[in-house]
Amino acid sequence: MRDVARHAGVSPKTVSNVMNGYPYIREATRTKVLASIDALGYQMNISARNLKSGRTGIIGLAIPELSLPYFGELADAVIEAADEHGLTVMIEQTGADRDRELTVLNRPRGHLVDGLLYSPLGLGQDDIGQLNTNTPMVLLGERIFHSPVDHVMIDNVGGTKAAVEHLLQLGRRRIAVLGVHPGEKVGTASIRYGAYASALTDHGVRVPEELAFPAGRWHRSTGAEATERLIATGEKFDAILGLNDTLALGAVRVLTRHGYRIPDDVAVVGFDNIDETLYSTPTLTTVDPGRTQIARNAVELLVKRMAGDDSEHEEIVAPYQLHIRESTAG
Amino acid sequence: MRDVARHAGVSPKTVSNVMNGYPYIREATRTKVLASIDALGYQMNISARNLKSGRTGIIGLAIPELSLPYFGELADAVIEAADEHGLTVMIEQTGADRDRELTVLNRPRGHLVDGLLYSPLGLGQDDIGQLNTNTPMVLLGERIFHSPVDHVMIDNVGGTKAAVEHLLQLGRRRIAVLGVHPGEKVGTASIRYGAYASALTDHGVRVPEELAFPAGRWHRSTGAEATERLIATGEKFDAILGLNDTLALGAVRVLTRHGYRIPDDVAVVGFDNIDETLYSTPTLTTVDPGRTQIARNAVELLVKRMAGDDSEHEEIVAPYQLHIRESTAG
DNA sequence: TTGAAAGCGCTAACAC
DNA sequence: GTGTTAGCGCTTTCAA
Repeated sequence: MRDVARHAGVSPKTVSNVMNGYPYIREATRTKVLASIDALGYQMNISARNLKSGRTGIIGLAIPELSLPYFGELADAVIEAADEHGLTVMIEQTGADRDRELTVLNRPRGHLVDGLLYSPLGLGQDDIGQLNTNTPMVLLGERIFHSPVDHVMIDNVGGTKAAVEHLLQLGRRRIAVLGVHPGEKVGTASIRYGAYASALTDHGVRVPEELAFPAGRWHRSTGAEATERLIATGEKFDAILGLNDTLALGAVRVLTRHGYRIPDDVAVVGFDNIDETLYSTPTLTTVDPGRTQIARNAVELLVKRMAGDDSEHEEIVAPYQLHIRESTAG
Repeated sequence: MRDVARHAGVSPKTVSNVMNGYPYIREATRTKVLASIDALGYQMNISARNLKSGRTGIIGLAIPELSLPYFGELADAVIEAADEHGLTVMIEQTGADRDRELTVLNRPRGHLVDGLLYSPLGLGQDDIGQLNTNTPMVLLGERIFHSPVDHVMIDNVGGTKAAVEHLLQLGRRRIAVLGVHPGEKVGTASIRYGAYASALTDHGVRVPEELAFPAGRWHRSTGAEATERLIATGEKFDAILGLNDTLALGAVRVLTRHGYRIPDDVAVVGFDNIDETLYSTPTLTTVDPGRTQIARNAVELLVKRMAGDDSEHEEIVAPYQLHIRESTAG
């Protein structure tokens, strides 16, 4: 910067002003400085500015796995939203394991990020104490009650209930569930399972515990395995609720291979509305959690917090939408 | 850091030494300092270190779109590989548009990244001049000949030829191609299309130009549209080569809807071996470009360059593998 | 093995 | 409108 200043015959401060779009500069000066910047190929050193300002313009996004389509699509949406605020996104993968989630959460970031968007899968009420409140943070997706941080939530309960009620309306009563996490009291798995159970109960249908199949990670492969186990039990079932789309798609694959007709023999529903569900065979009925909306809201909320707003924390629930497709509608 | 030093009764330099694992420190001193760090909840300010050292420990990864499964999976692999070297990854989305790719390439990064992994889709020979050589850079995926930077390449030619030869061995002669970029001389689309054409020619089969269908972005949706156009022409065809998996999966969807049997009427092949191809109906025959390998090699190469190695630039071609699945094998 | 002093490149505060 | 001064938190000499 000194070099640029010398080259343009001005002071470093003037160069700084030009770089930062400070308005009160004579046009001639600005032009001269810009020319020098160009001539010398000067690039501002962001670290230096960060050091001075204490802010980096980077926000963190902690998600389980980028290779899961839902999170890939979410990350895409977050990056776009952040971009509109001039922020850069740094992605951290947590691997969907509670211990690793906590590690990531508490990892010293060395003031590298100004704020954190955090999408926990297995964290819950008991872990609230861990939520380090010295960096601004917004929680994505998960509902943890009474926590001291902002949330932008998927409507897990509403969405799951809508999906289950859709199956009930089709006359299905033996609805299997894939992806439960037995013993887990909080987190997406238990919330969606709880909503499933209460939807059944509300409609006077017994909750068939023999039809709940665990899957730690919500991949196609684990959905496929769970479905194999389901079939192996010999239990009757006329529908499958995958707690997310990839589980459901794994199920579709196994059902097809075993000769089940979808939806005639078995109706299948997922959750997330990933792009793939529009092109699978059959196309998959699923709940759209409002990804783009969530990303937008979350970034805006975080920006507000980073700007120093310390009003009461907010909880925003994005509206869900049930998309009925071939896997339930023939 | 001053506070920690005072608290521990040592100098800042000693604290710095402890933080950086400098070996010649008396055990007692180290313990004392660590205790103080803990007591004060001290976090090193990375910006300050960066300013001094001129390095940030961050590498950039520029890819078209995170929501495309291939790039999600690639990014995942790169993050893991970078992690092993203690590096953090910053993802930039280019949107698979040549102009935006150039913009991203030349965007001033303000010394924020120590190096860049760059996965261009539409860039080619003519753009080599643009390759800013002042940050270490490794190109991913694409082959640009005679460029002055390192490459870790997909074996586009070998992989595509293997796929086409597989179709020829099945007796297919009317092989449609989805995803070509007419007029583009370089980039993945033209390389794969070229390999397809030469595989046909090698086997004495005429290249059916009436069966090449463009698709700018390689999504399921564009693959589906291209297939609709293909069917609408009334041309006969007995196989489809999607220039990537998502295109092929879009095609599968449309073929199925139109009552074509796969592979009996039409065999389908993709490229990338994304997870989804193992679970689609039918499962998709595809070329595995060696994603993990590519990520590993690329990060290692970049680390070497960042360490100042300025030997002749390298070109590494990752070995491909053809996975034959239901979409061609019944 | 540890400490003191200087400076990385920038900006905030204030002077001109 | 523009220049001067000081200091952000760390590491790099060099000295003790």
